[in-house]
Amino acid sequence: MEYNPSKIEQKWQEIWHRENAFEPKNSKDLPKKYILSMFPYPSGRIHMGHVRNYTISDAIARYYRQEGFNVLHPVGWDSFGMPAENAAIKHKLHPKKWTYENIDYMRKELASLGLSFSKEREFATSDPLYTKFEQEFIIKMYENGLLYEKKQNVNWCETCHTVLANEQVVEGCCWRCDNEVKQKQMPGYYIKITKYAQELLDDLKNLESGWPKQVLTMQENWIGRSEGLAFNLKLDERSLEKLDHKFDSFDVFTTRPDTIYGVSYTALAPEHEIVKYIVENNLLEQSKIEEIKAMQKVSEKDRALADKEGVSLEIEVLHPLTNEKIPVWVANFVLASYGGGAVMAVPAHDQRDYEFASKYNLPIKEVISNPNSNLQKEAFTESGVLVNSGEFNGLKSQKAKKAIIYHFEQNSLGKKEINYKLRDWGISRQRYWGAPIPFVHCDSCGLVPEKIENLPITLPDDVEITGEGNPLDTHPSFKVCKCPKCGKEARRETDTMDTFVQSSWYFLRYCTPNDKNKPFEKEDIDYWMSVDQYVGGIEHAILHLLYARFFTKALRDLGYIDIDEPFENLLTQGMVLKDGAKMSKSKGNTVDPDALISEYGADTARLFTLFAAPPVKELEWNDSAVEGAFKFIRRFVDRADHVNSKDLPEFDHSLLSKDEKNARKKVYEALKKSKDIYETRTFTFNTVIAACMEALNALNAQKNSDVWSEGYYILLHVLEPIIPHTCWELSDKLFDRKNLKPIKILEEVFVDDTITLAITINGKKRDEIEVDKSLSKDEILSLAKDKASKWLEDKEIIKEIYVPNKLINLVAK
RNA sequence: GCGGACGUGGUGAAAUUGGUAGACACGCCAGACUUAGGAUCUGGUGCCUAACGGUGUGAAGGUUCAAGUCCUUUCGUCCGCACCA
Repeated sequence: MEYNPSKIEQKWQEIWHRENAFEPKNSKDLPKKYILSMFPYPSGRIHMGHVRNYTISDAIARYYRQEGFNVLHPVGWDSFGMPAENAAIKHKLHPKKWTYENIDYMRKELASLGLSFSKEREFATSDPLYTKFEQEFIIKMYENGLLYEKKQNVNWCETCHTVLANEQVVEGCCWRCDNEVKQKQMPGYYIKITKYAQELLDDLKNLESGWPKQVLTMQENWIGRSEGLAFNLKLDERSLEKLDHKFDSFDVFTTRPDTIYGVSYTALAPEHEIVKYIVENNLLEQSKIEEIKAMQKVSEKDRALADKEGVSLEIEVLHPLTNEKIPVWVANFVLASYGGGAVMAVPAHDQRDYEFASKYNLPIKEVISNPNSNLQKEAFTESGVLVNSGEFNGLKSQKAKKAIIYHFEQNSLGKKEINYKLRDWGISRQRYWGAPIPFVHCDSCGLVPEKIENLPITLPDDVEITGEGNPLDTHPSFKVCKCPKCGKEARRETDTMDTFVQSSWYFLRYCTPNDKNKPFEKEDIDYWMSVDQYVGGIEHAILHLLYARFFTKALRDLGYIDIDEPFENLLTQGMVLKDGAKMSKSKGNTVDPDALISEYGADTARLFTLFAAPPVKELEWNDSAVEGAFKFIRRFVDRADHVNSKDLPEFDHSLLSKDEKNARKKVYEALKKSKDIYETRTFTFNTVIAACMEALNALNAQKNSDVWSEGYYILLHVLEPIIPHTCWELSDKLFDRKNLKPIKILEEVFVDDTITLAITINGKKRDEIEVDKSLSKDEILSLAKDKASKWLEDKEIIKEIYVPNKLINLVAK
């Protein structure tokens, strides 16, 4: 039979579309699988990363459909976001037009890959209906104390003209354009993700069996829980006066209360209120004031790279246990955003404090004793036995921590505290192409949420995108509105939401995609959620995957749904590389999926992507291997002529020749392997494809047409998730599609009359022996010794090991 | 610095509980068919050696009848976080 990919692919894509072949059934009694790939941003064209992503999830979805599950495998569009505005500026196109045209084009591209998506559940997050429910969530969050507005320092990207969340700042630069991020005081809306810090951390344990360890660790680090002692340092008399009694103390946090007797100075962040007061009121000599001002101007990123430096503030605090006077400094390494912006410094037992103390000749006082400690050279930061620590001397670090915290709590000097690195999620963006934040500013009522019945607040179409400022802010009428509370003239909020808000709940909406009155039906969520298999790139390990986990928990607490975690199993696929580098336009090493499909067909693209590497690993592009994938399909199709039966033939296995038996064995091995990779969720399609190739090679080595028919029946079944067009075409022609349903593994084909054993001497393989399976262990050993006699001359056998079906090991001296 | 993942041929990669290392491909070599072939088919292909044989999973030890797999040490690569008190 001849292989004509473009003809059969077009044919089946049309049939699938016409028959709406992949819509899940309405019945909620069937066992279900929810298979999801991270939805695409409609950038204009799909790339090889998409091909890989969707091919993997499509194969999984198709497998479970064969196995009789009700499968939800939806796709949609993450369609708000900046590229639409950039394109608008560049091509003078409205972002909406650009976005929806891209969606139409990319939908066709995805269809050309033969992806088995649900047709009726597709939506774009920029659809007004989606915005409506999202705005409703935001208002509910506000009403339940999960969202607040606040003016504070934000990450500002000048190139993108917008605020960024902490998660979107990569090494001090914008995650999108790589421009340096500046700090700027601005009002903004924040979602209280920190309220869920502990739950987000604790529930990682429930994901251990289904998520890659790497992702769990990254989330754990990002949440960054640490436990310690928070206490107050009081200023001494002289310092109180110096600061005009405006301050009397400040708070610090430490994870090492056992080192508290080693405090020899304390340090404040340059942004600390006390530092600001000193600078504003010129309470130090001019040169020092200038130095502090210079420090304040340095960005967080540059500070991280700079040497440690500081200025003595010429004030002192009292040590809470010894009452000794301790100098207060301002230091560039103290972060304003963590632990109150102030630290107690223990140079002997903290490397950072040590460097600072060495530079400014501050005392280094040992309070943890350990033979490995060498304070002449560096700080000793591990645990040990307390010395120079008053009543706590002699205690080991672990016990001392508890005892000192207890002492502080008993004497009301401080308390045990848990700190997180996780910050609240700033969702304000000063951009046009996003979901408007549904709030109104009223001079009488302050910040007022829009009424639910007025939602959605939609974007005006008549805007000019210039890249300068927010078009909503300068729009003639968008801002003008009435206060939902008192009815007076008011101003509508012009900030739009971070696009990560949309991707935080889209997987829930697929469960009830078309309801105009509510975001989702509880019954639908109960049935379909959680996602059984989520597939996407590792780059979302923190951003999207953390936000989506949070949103699920928040919507649960708002009464919408009843689940704790959205994604039961997660597969993070590797990148697609060419010439050792990630494919990118700027490097010019991209492969165009459309061109690939028109040259070889979608099935070849799919086969190559799944065969060249296991999904979690990087995939190195290789043109001749693509050619190889194509040739395999062609060879496979060519052999269809050997099939002579419309059904699965029956056999008396014992009457077959050796080659025929071997062919059947290889075929069933492929079937077994296939079940195995889905059930263990390794999804190593490469091994299944290899097993199919072996099976085809083995079929080729014999001529029995019944064996061919059976082999073909099964191989089409195994390969259908991988190369669906080819398999539907042949299955339809040869077997009336009867083989696209579960097939029983016949164990009889794995049993041979004879077994081949390796003969190893002292663990080294020397020979092989084929024996009748009915022979006893002693008979086999004796045959093996004869066969390997050459290796046993002048030697004494001191031990004989027989591993059934595997090998014989003779230990000889 | 902290945390995680991983080191197997020329290349991509296989290898249940420890049990014949390199399956399956790509590439390469040889042959057949052919006007031709970048088509197809057949055979070969870890390294060293003419061969017998030796050797081989980053390195060094260890456990074991037997180690890619388990343990210890070490080197290297990649990724994430990073002055988090």
